[in-house]
Amino acid sequence: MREIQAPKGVSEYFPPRSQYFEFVRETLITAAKVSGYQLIELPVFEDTDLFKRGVGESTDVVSKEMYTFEDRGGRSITLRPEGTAGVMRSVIENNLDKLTLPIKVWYSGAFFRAERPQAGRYRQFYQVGIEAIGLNDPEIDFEVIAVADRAFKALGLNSYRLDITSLGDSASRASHRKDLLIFLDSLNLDEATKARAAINPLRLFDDKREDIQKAMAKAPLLLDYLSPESADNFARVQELLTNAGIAFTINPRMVRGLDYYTGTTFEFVSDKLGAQSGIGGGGRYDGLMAELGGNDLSGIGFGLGVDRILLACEAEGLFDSTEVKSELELFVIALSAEQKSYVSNLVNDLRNQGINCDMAYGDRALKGSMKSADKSGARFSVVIGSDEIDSGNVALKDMKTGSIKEVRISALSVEVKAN
RNA sequence: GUGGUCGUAGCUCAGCUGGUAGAGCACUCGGUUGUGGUCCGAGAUGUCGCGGGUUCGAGCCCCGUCGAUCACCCCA
Repeated sequence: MREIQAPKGVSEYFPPRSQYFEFVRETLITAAKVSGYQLIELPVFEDTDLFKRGVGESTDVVSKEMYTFEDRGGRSITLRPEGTAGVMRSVIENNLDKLTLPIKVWYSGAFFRAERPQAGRYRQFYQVGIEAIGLNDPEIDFEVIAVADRAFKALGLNSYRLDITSLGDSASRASHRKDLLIFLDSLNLDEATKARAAINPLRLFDDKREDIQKAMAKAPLLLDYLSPESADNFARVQELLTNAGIAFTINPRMVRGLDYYTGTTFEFVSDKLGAQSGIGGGGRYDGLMAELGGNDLSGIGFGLGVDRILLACEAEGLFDSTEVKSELELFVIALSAEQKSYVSNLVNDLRNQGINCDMAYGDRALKGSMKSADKSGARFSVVIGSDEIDSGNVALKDMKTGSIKEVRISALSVEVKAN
């Protein structure tokens, strides 16, 4: 019989590395919370049409990377490939846009794309994202970018950069597109490249081949076609970033893969990763809500890739410490089998009193039990034999210093909490 | 989806021109009666990713397959 293995391309986090995954995710979430974002928890599967209309049928994500299936009621269901569309759907459906604006929410969870796996590119991946909806104001563009940057700095990341650009409003994009298509027509492109250009001509800007790069050097840039308002907005965002000391690079050749982006658009890129180096990105989306049948509100948000950020942190050596991170405060050991049930009861009582504790299981010799105590990462340990039960006194051992303190068993919880 | 590389104990890997497997770390036990992290000793562990083929004989060769990885593509 064949051994069952995990589906292709999924990432799994288990001890001890899971603690770092958790730390990264919680740090990202904290950055959102402290800026006034509130949790929105959504289904991981949605009506397929939500993504077709929201993300855009011409995108690679929708056209060839979605996990789509028919449910038992004959509905077409898709595992969410990104977070923004679902948030919009929920905002519209639950009338959140009728309340005070802007709506500021954060989310965290798994997303799915059927791509060829690679380090940092998984078929089930994790994102933390925020959305600020209902306000088209450079201040909030700045805020969103600053939340991400603060999160990265809180993690201790150094080797990353922020690329920003503006995709302008629809008029800006239309006039640029016209000129760009004329320009591309003048190039001698192969069929595959032509096909890519037909779907989204901007794609050619980040083609990695040298000859294409060279040819595109003379291509008209969207930034030069911005309407006065778009240009003003973009200038203001830059000013705010500069004042806040957030370094950025204007990258007019940046391309985003989802159709809904407009205006301010940004990407965080780690230079410690390989080809999958984008650790987060986002931007403004003007027409998305209206497209999905809601009010015509603008919004801006980002998605941060937890898997990749974890890889980046590891690549920067932020988690090199061999120290065990543990929530445990106390580890209790029964000297012999006779004290097992006593210890079991004691640990249960201590847990009821809010002490994080664990005990030695099985019939190991004291030496083995002490090893377990050591590995558990608990701050204190206690050995209980018949003497301790008779006298009611135990030797509370500090596992770091090795020092021992005589304590009443009844005072264990107080003593542990005090230290 | 396209192309390249790789797949041996829990982990990192070694295995000479084909003769049915080893190291380090980790793990378990012990170093005389009740205290871990150092040191010393002993021990357990693998259908050599899976399936087929060539061969007297394959971890080493061939084909397929699954998976990982690198680049393209795409993006978090």
